[in-house]
Amino acid sequence: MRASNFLISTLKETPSDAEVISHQLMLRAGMIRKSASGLYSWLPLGLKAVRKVEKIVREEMERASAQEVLMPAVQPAELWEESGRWTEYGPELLRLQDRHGRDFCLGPTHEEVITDIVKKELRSYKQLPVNFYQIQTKFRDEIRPRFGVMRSREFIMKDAYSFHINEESLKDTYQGMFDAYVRIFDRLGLDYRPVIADNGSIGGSGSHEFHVLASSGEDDIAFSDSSDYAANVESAEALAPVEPRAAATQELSIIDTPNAKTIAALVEQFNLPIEKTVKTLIVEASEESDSTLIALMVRGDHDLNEIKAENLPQVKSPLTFATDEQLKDNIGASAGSLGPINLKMPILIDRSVAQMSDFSAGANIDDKHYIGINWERDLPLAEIADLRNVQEGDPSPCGNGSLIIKRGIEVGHVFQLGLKYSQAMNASVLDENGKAKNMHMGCYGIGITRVVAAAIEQNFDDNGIIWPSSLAPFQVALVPLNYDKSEQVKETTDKLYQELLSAGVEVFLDDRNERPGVKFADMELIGIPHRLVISDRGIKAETFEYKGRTDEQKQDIATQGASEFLIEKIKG
RNA sequence: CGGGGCAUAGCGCAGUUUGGUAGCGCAUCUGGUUUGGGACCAGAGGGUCGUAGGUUCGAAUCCUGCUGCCCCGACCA
Repeated sequence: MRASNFLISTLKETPSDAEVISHQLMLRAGMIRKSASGLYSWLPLGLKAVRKVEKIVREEMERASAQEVLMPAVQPAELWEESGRWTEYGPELLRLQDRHGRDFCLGPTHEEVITDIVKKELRSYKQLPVNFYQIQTKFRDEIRPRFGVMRSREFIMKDAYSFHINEESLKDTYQGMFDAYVRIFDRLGLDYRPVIADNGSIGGSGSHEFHVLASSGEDDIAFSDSSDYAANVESAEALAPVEPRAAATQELSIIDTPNAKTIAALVEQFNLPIEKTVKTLIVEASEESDSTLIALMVRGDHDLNEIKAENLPQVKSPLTFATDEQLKDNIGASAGSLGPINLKMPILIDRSVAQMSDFSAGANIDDKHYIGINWERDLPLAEIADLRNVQEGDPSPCGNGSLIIKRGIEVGHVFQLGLKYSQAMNASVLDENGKAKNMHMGCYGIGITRVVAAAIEQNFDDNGIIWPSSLAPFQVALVPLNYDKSEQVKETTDKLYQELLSAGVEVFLDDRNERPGVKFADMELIGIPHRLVISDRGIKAETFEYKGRTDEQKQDIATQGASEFLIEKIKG
């Protein structure tokens, strides 16, 4: 490709609304342009990177025996009503009507459509297992799009759905897809980790996320410092402290705490160790509970894990905190003075709370707290559950070492869905006994456009993007100096360009009539891995100047055999 | 959804406090000089100052409504 036929639309200055480095560089390099909040156009350069990701993903999907399909982006409401998600999904689902007033949505995901197809097309267990994938535009009306294409509303995703006669077959394909994902992210050259993820209300053991490690990531990942255990903090188990509960040493007493509405204030004003305080959070109970509200208690220095909480059968999902009116009506005290003593509702306590002694908590009377509370002496021990987020330094749930927390960008997710959709939509095949059986399902996603951003987030320097070879829009930049004045530079460059093209090298010829500095800066910003400078001076000495994008030093190479040299470099 | 901020040329910004008819840098176009790290000189084009209304002799500037964008929060007991 010649620069004269290709849109190079680089910016010297960083647009002020771009916050993370990948967004800034994608704008500056002319990869993307914004149309509206969370909606981006991909310019030629950016699209090339997208296509690179897609190609690798396609190859590995085919290798894993998945078949490519293409489903509509606009989906009928009936399918979503059938699965129950028309009402469940919430405002992220962009709904629209056609001219007849019929309801549709822009697909945020395609379980409904694929399940509908499969239930209509497949009859027999002999046709299973099957695995279909597509690479397609999704739309999610995100509450807050940000970070450019990292969290946009419209994005390109590879999604795959597998169907099975039993759980064993599902697990088999799940492992196959897991392995395919490992291959994909290896080939993309990213620093990533598969991590154990929340499987929501579906249960089972089957869900992993693939995270690219980057400080700008929106997820916290917990790693063991001495094994390969890694889990999303949302789903990392918080173990009970090893030390048994200490014996009570203090009397239970009630104190006035008029200005202590928060744990921090309580700790500060009364000089209490924060590990001796508990937070009491009142949430709505599930329908199977006798009570309308339920109390959740975690240690003062711990954070409630909402996912763990709402996965508990006693707790309403989605997690809904009690309003101030509900607190007043049911307890008679407001948030800031709540605690377990004399609380007329079910209580769930975190494992670490169960181990506490001589602790303090609100008295359920405004502006009063109890101190010196002890389980079994002052009140019966409440029901124990894992309710909190793990913290750095906690023992690893795998039993080896302690946890380190790092940030990650979720670029892939593999998930054993089980029977959720096949039951709701009655997708079945006949088994070997001629009986209808709902199919087990798995789903597997990769955020294609997010991968592009994540790759940049992990590979850049002061001069711009440093593409991993697998994603680079071009492998080689030819930078001739004085291309339109010097006949010998032009001839030499054109000849080399043709040679590389015939060898199948993705080569970019910067034939613009720009000064050298401009070309160098642009090629570096765009992140082309290999650069060759062709100049009169070099030709006279029978050399070209080569520099790899991350090389410290330039080097002169012989004009003879320059293409071979470059091809070797590209191979790495 | 709650809180905060912003909206002036393609991009980055000044001008708004104190009302007087719009400016700077980059980019673009023309001519010339330059050509190994984001050149220089001369000239040119480009703005209903987000939008609708109000106040005023006069509004980018003051007031009101609306829209868009950005940030923070949505963990509070």
